[in-house]
Amino acid sequence: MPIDFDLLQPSLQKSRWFSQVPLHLQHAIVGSATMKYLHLGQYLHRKGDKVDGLYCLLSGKLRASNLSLNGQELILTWLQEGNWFGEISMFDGLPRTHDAIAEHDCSLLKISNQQFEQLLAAHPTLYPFFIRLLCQRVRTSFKLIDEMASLSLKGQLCRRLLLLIDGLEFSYTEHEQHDSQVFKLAISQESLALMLHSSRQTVNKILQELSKQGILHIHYGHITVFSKTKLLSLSQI
Amino acid sequence: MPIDFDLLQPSLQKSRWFSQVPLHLQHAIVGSATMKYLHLGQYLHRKGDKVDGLYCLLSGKLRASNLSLNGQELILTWLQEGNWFGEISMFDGLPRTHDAIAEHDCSLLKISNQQFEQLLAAHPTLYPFFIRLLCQRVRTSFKLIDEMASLSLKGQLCRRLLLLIDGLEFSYTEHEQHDSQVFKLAISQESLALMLHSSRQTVNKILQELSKQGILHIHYGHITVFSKTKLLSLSQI
DNA sequence: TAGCAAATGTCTAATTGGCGACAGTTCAAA
DNA sequence: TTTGAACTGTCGCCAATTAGACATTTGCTA
Repeated sequence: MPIDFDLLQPSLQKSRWFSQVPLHLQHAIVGSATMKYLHLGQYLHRKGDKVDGLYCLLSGKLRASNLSLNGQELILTWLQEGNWFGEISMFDGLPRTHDAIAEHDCSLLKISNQQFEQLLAAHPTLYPFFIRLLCQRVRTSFKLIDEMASLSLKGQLCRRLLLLIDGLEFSYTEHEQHDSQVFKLAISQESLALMLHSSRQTVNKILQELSKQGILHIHYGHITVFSKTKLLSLSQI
Repeated sequence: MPIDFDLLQPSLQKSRWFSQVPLHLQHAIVGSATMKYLHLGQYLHRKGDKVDGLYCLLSGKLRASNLSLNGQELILTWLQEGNWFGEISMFDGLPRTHDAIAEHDCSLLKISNQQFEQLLAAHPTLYPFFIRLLCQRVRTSFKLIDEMASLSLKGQLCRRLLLLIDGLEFSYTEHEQHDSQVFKLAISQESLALMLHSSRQTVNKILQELSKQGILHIHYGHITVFSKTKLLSLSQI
C-alpha cells in the first residue's frame, strides 16, 4: 500500500508551504508517510499528549482547540485540506499544545517520529523549509496577539472571517481583490464565539449589522460572505 | 577588538536556550558576532524594518512593542540580559515583527546576515538549536493567546508579573518553589497596563487588592513581589 | 410528515472595564 | 530647597459585554 504521490497532488499543493518545497524533497516527505483516517468526533490527539507524528490533512476538517480552566473550549483555528501541523512537538519533543478533533471524517498523511528523524538525516536540506514553517507559525501568532489586543470585537470578527476564507496555512494574504466571488463558511455562531472568546449573543448582534450592510448573509449553520474587501476595511477597527 | 567570550559568560549563560548549545558551537556563535551599543530611547529596529541581524542583549533592557492602528503602544514583552532575538526575520527574510526600543543604555552582540549564513553553513549542527529557539517562541505565543482569552484581567496581571520575574527567554517555568525570595520589578503601572491592553486605573485597583493580600508591595516606579506561589495560584482565575 | 435537536433571534439585568478628572506622592535636577 | 515631571490613588459615569431566559426557525431522520 504505497502512497500515490500524484493522486495527492491537489490536496498537497493547497499548502503554500509545501508547494515551495523542491519536488524531490516533496517526494521524500510523502515517501516517509503513512495514511491515517479519523471519524467525525474522533481526537487525533489531545493537549499534553506525547508527540507521535507530523501530519498533513488531506481531506476533512480538524478543529484545534483547548479547554480553559473553567472547562470552556477555546478554538484556536481549523485545520483544512493541505495543512501541515504538529511540527512543534516533533522538534522539541514536548507535549502537544492543543487538542485536535475531527469535525468531519478525515484522511491524513502521518510521518512518525522515527520516520521524521530518518527523513531529516537523509535530507538535511529540509531544515530550512521546516524552519520556514515555524516562522510562519510565529508570525501568525504574533499577528493574532496584536489583533486580539488592539481590535474591537467587531474588528476581530471580521478578521477571523477573512482568516476562515483564506483558510489554509494559518496564513492570510492581503492581496487586494474584487468581490466577484462568494464564500461559504460552514460555521455556527456559537463556534465563532468560542473562537473570539466572546458570547454567541454578541456575535449574533455583530453579524446582523454586517448582514444589514450587505457584506454577508446569515444562514442556518453557515455564513456566505459577499465582500472580502469590506471585511478587510472593517478588520481595522 | 575581538570579543572576549569568557567575559560575557555571565550574561550569555542567563539564556536557557544558549546554555544548552554545546560549548564549541557557543564559541562559533559568539565568534561571528560584533558588539553594538544603544543609548536609552534609541530604536534597535522598528516593525517593518528589513532584517539586519540576530542579536543577544548583554546588558540593559529593550522593550518589544508595536503601535496599534489608533496609535497606542502595545508592549509584547521586555528583552532582558541574555535574551536572543531577531531570529525570525533572519530565517524567513521578512520584515521585523516589532519595534525594539532601549529602555536603558544597552550593549548587544550582533550577528549580521552574512555572518549568520556563514555560521550556519560552517556549522549545520546549529539548525536543531535554532529550531528549538523558534519552538519556544511558538509555545510561548500559544500560551499567551490562550491566557489572553481565558483569564480574567486579574489572572492575566498575575501571569504577567510571573513572566516578568522569570524574565528571560520568553519562557516561564512552572517549578514549584518556596517564597523565600523577594523580586523587584522595575515597571510602572502605566506600562503594565499597556502590556495587558488595559487601563492604568484598573491595573492600580488590582495591584491594591494584591497588596492587601500581602502578595506584593507597590512602590514609586516598581513593585516588589513576595509570593510567587500565590501569584501562580491567582493566575488561574 | 412529525418530531427533535441544533441553531438563531431577542429581550433583560448585572458586571466589567475604560476613561476623564483631580488630588496626592515621589524623585531628581536646578 | 524648590520646582516640575512622572507616578500613584481614587471617584464616578458610561459603554460594551456577559449570561440567563425563552421564542422561533431550520433541517435531518425515523
